[in-house]
Amino acid sequence: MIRIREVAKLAEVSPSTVSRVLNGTAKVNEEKRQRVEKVIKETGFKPNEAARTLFKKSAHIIGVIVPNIENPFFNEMAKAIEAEAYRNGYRLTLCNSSDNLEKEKNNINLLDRMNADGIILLTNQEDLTKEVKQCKIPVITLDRQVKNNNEVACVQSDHYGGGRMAMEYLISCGCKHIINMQAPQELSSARARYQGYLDVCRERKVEPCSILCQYQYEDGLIQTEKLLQKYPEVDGILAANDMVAISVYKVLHKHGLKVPKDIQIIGFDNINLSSLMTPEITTIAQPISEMGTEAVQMLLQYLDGKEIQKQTIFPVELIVRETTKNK
Amino acid sequence: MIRIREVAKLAEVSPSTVSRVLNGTAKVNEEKRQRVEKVIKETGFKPNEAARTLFKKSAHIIGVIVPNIENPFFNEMAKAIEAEAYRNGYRLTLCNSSDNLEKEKNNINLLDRMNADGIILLTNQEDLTKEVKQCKIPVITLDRQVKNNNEVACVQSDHYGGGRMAMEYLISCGCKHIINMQAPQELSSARARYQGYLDVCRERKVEPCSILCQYQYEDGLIQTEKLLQKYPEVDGILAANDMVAISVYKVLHKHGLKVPKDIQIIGFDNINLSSLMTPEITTIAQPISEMGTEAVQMLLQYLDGKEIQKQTIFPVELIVRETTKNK
DNA sequence: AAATATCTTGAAACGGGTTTCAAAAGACAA
DNA sequence: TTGTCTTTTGAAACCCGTTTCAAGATATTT
Repeated sequence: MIRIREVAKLAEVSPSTVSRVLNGTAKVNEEKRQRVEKVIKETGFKPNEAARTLFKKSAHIIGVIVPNIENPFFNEMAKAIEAEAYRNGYRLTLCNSSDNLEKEKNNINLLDRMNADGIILLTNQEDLTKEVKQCKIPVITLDRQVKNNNEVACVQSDHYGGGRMAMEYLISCGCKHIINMQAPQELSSARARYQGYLDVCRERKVEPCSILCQYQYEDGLIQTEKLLQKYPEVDGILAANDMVAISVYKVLHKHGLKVPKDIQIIGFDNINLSSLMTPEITTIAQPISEMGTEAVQMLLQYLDGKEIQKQTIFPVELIVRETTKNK
Repeated sequence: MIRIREVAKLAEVSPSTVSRVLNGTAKVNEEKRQRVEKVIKETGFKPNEAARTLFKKSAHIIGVIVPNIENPFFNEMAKAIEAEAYRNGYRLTLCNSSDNLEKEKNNINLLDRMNADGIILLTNQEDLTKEVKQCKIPVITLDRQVKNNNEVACVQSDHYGGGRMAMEYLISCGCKHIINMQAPQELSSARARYQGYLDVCRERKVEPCSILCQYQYEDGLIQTEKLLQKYPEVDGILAANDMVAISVYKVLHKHGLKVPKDIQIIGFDNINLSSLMTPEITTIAQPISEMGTEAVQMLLQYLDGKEIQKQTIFPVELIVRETTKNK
């Protein structure tokens, strides 16, 4: 591999000068600059990032940790994050924690050791305070909060409001027997949403009725079957999210139930797929891209030494489509 | 930040000894080892990866470049790659080229400069021979081939056979007016598939009839509308891939056309979603996970100094589901 | 023309681990 | 006890860009 020394020798200047040409950190005599650029082009010299990172203590990387690469919600987030990072000259290292706590901790540590400039964490359930505190680099959580810790900056949407909105809408659509698919309560988002649901139940004097369901479509298929067995009178389902709503529809269809005539469904997230489905899914929309973009901007501001707001909550919005009786 | 020197001082040994404890590269007196481990634990020392990478000339990273993070096909690939890499103690840096040639070249260069150990490239269309050749690290292409270049190792599936299979199946299902949605012919996969389709047309004396369509669902929606206008007699559609098949169904449904009664559809890829859809998509399955896993194994074998097979082609398989008249 | 200010440049130090190499320590045999 | 062999250990060199600092070159002022 050709090193900066060789380039310097060939261009008859010092390594310092080559470095200055590469980074534009100081003025260089025009003639020398051209010599250097010529040599770089001819030799195909590529500076070693590890050396640069070592000195600068920054790899110019933003680390993103998602619980599951395969989940469209996280993909849409990741896409927005990547775009915003790229716009600002940062690169992305996307890590998959596979909903596995050990892996998640490993990834946090690793990014820290790599001299990443910051971490955007779409976290799993457990308490990561220790790992986050031990990081020399800033961490921002996105969509989900680190348990028991308001110190860590967090970008999320109004899950409580979303939970309310979904329930109120189903009631207003005439549903009498609504079942709530409750996501694992270790997740702050799931807790908030559930609370919204409960509060509406109380206000409207409806008996709460939930069944647990993971955010993955696989579990959606299983839980919907159980739901139908246990509650044959059901006429409205608050799906854990859009992917689950898709599997709910599939199971209902298999059982010969008509949507929205017999049973109405509302999802959560508004992933792109929800409007591509037939029927299109009525859902509570989170501003996915905006949230991803905001997380990056927050991180960059922090790196810039600016003060940042610790908690940012984005509003959600009801999107009425075809799995409910339009009203 | 605490450095290895500080750890050494606190444990009253030399940095070399600490390094040996960390990496297990040589025997260390039991008592000293324990002192070192104690200090590491107490101080939370994390070795600097940049320094390590600089010396070792390996970041212990596999770079993966995908054309679009949001595409489920690539996500399923990425997931398999990540899993296999993780199993072998490698980390992943996932780059998104956004179907943009400049970005793709940047990503290749960047990974090379970062001392990644290898690149798995799910490439865009253009000729990347130059960038790939200028890399000091090995590159393996996955799913798509680098144009005009059989030197670069490549893992892909039997697109030609898949093209044939899909066409033959639709004919056997009784379709008389089949339209082929032809993906951009810059992609080797698309060319091969098209050739398979053409060969069957010739053999069966069917007039070939294609319309162009990108691999994204957005374009699927647009092209299906055009298709219906241009060919109202259509009764069978070879969708560019499963995502497109989903949008084809959506548009047909909107027009009141029944699938498979009026029009039959076959997709390509067998992404997870294709069986989650209602109706479930009949498709030509690529062994997505196996291909991702194979690409990683190939790379690791190469890094191990072993000889590798330059071209690996996986068989495809017809999966009959609900968008065709089962036969 | 001399003196001062400004700009350009290269040598050397630096970042923080890893490895080599030779010395020191320990084990074993004569 | 001395000599030989093996093992453990630390000092120093190394990986390769970046930056500092002071010297050399050039420009400006008096």
